[in-house]
Amino acid sequence: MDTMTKKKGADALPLNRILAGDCIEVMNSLPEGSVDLIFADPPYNLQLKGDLHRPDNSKVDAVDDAWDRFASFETYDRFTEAWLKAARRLLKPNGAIWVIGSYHNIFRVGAALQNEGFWILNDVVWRKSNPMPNFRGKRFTNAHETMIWASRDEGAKYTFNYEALKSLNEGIQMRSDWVLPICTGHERLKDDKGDKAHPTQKPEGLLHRVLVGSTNPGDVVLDPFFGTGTTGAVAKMLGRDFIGIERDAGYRAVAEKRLENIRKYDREALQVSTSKRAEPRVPFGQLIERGMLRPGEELTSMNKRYKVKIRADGTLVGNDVKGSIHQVGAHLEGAPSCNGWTYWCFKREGKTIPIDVLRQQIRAEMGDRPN
Amino acid sequence: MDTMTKKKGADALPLNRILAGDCIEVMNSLPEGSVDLIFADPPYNLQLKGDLHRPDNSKVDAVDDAWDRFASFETYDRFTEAWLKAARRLLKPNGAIWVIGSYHNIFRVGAALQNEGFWILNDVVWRKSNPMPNFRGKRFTNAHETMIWASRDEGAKYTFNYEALKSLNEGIQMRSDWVLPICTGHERLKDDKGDKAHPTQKPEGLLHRVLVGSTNPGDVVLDPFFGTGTTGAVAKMLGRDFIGIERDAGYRAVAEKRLENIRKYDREALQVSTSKRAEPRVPFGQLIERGMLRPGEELTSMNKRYKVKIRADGTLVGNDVKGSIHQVGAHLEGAPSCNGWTYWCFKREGKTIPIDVLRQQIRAEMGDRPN
DNA sequence: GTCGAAAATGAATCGCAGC
DNA sequence: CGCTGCGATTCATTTTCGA
Repeated sequence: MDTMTKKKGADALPLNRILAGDCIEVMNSLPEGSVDLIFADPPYNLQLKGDLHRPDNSKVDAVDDAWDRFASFETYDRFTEAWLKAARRLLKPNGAIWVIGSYHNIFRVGAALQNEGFWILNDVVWRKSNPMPNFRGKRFTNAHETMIWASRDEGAKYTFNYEALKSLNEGIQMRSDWVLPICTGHERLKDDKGDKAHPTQKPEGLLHRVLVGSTNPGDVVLDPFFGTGTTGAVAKMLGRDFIGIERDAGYRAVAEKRLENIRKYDREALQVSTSKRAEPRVPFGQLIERGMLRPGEELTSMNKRYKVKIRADGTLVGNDVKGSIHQVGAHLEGAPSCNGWTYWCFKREGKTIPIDVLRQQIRAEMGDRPN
Repeated sequence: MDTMTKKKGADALPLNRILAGDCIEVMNSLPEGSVDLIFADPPYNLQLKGDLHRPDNSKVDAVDDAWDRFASFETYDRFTEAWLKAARRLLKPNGAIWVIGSYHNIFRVGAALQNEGFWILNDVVWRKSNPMPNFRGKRFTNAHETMIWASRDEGAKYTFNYEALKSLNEGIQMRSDWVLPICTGHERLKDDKGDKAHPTQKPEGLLHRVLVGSTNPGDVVLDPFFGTGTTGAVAKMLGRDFIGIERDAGYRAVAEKRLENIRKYDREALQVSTSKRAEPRVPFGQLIERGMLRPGEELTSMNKRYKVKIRADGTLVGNDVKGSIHQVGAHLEGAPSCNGWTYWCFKREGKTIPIDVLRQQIRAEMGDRPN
């Protein structure tokens, strides 16, 4: 994966590079609808009264506290709206975004996401296994951060690698609370003086789960607050293209150096478990055409309550019903729907076997078993 | 603790009673600055569309009550602002509030809290030990809800019983993520027909921790969305006074009956909440996310007969098999099952080490167990 | 009555290709 | 765009049912 662009000329998309500058300006200079996923770790410098520009030069006193508070939130909300608008413009129609934050800013970010038209899919809690304790004993140990996962629009066909995430979790579907350690040890980048290079460097494990779960190899991942480049590093390892935006030259330098040393995992390692949905559709009629089942042969329901006969056109008949394997199953069970493949069984040498076994045989013969 | 009032005459504060009516109107009729703590479980504005069926075709009993439906985000925001204003007026200067919600509403509620002048102290995550799964495999299991804890003002001397919470947590500082089961079994209130009396009854364990941590005996606790009265029940057990507001006569009736049977400080009932702790499950995928093992790296079987490769989703591949560490081990050995943790080894500096060593490292780091 | 199997259930924004 | 119909999808617990 080298530095490159997708498309040439004015609409060129700079890939696997760190772009310098203010993220809103840079995002607005990139072609719209070109990014699959955005991961954003925005700053949350709320309540920094010195940063605020008051419209008049009025004196700050106790009476103005409410105004200051309001002005501070107001400023932050305008900033949030601006970068979210720019981010949304860059997303493909089926693109999605992740934003991470703490209670200082995440509620404002979440509300802004909804106001801008994003559709929240989950909020995910990063539960830190080794958080900093609360030394003063005046509050709960701040042991988590919150991430919001949202699609560009309601109804978008967002990417969700359900089976891969289930595999990562040893066969149980992934929950909205993730237990992962904070970034320490050799993973934590240091500057020349041996101090941490960035105050809020995110662990690669967090990005690994985000990118395995919500992107595919070859996707374009944008991080508008790139920092020291965790998003880029994990994207590179996983064979995704990245675009980083960072205005601080010091962070950019650290990130550049970091990315040089990252190697992509080999092709086989990047293969992940896929869902049945991705496998080719096999019409039931093919089992008859191929002679695996014969017209006139009997099928039995999984619960052994019903028997039906196969007709030459691949429909079933019996119990005063006719129709597809799914329609007849649903009707007999009084259910709104039914997966006929797992509902109906045939007999061979005294054994009762689900017809789905035959479908799997055909798919195996087709060769492109994705799993 | 009997039904009574604090102060006499016009400013009387009705204690340990359920007040009927709209919570905003009722709150505005009560004397200002008279309440120590507010616990609020407002409507979530779930915005559900069609029906949802489980894989076994049974229908999920969704929250489709009229009280949870709002015309728009704007309508919901106006409602939130109004009840928060009324709530804040009732609080004593050093009072505090808890609000619980999900991603549908919590970001709007959190932003509104900040806008109204509340000062957020923590967001606390209720991690459900037995949440409803995601039936369609399209998102993460919605396994948590979020609570926001805020003082009336910045700088308020709010109540926080640090040591009591530490004791509740077996001597370890209480974190911002709480693992508790959802409300089921005997605790779940039923109506005459045996159906759940309220669709969103909260577990007493949750309120127990909230009230032990942020109130003292004799404090006045207000719940403006009283429902079937979990807040009142736990307040009564713990020797706090409560004020409930509920507009639905059916819920009020259930709550009245429930509260009659509650006795203050039932030692036995409190001990039920201390549950046994199992060793936390560590999915194999975490070793990859944490960088302890790399996708593409080779594992060798304990008997050195087989070698396999690790994939990015934590599955193994090799010898024409794919699957979890347990599945692949069992298949290669022709055994019905296999403990992959002790079967597979990795190499470091020439040494062959069982992967279980890495799992033990993670468990040691977790220290404060997640369950 | 007892034990094991089967059913029930919980704050849920829960398809999608092909015509 | 909307409609039709295939067919993919669940975890922890409690409660009920049946032998």
